[in-house]
Amino acid sequence: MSLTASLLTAATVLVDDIHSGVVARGFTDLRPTHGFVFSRLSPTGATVTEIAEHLGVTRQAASQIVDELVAKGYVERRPHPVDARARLVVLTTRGVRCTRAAEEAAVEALETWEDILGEPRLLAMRDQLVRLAPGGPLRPTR
Amino acid sequence: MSLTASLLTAATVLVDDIHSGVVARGFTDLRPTHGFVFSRLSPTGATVTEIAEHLGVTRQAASQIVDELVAKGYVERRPHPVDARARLVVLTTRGVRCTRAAEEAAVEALETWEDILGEPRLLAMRDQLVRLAPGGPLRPTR
DNA sequence: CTGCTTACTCAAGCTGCTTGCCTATATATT
DNA sequence: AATATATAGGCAAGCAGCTTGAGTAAGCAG
Repeated sequence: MSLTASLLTAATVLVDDIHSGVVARGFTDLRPTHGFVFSRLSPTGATVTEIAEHLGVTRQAASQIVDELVAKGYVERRPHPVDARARLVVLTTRGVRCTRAAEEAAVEALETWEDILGEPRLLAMRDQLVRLAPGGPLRPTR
Repeated sequence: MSLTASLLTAATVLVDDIHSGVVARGFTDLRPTHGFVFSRLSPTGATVTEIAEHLGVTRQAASQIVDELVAKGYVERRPHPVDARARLVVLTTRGVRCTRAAEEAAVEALETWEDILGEPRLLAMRDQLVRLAPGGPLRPTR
């Protein structure tokens, strides 16, 4: 069993588990991608360009995703305080609630792993992964 | 920096690096997905249904991917030796060569990580990931 | 040999992204 | 100040890679 396969599978399982937890908490109209948007938005908001870079997609795609989240009531667009070209995307109350639910779901998902490995090894693994892959999802700046 | 983000980023980086290595070795008409097909095909071949399960997609999608690989000369369909309904997908010479290139690329990609973590820690991490995520890519059977 | 299941494929449709183009604002150059 | 260039964003069209739906051929259980 190769490292590559395990790594990819582990990442997929974790993302899916967290997503399931979010859905189970009542946010059924979201995809995992939306969670990565939320994490970039907390706590001060971000521009569409920043979201695009964070996700590793074009600005147009990020704009579409934001459209979708606006329509569903999770975020809203505000004029940017210092740059009139840009618009600041911020979480609504609903968006904040969903973010909290996602954090709970993440803790819950990781409990399973902690049971298997034990906390020290899990933390060590996290530290090693951080060293290997600095920068957040999805596309590292290289 | 969260475990989830690092894990996903690390997996993405590794897959991308291996893919780049494969492309650099002259196989420019392939996507990462094709690599996962090859790994399932080695060494004895597999049916479309088995490939579909391995990739976590429908049989129709797997069939399309196989079509593509046949057109590009990496695999071929043979009658299944024991089940006349099924067809065995096997690597061509070109497919075998590409698989070797992918293995080289994987080793090369992991060397970077070994330089960062050291071999013992990298091996330990692999073992822990295997414990967390048994079963190959992409969709674990749950 | 009848009924059900499994392996596979063809066709159509959809989702989430891309590329191409455009406007508005900011920033650098002269 | 005037002009040129770069940046933030959005509209529209296109497309890749998947899905669902429907159908054929072969195995299998009674």
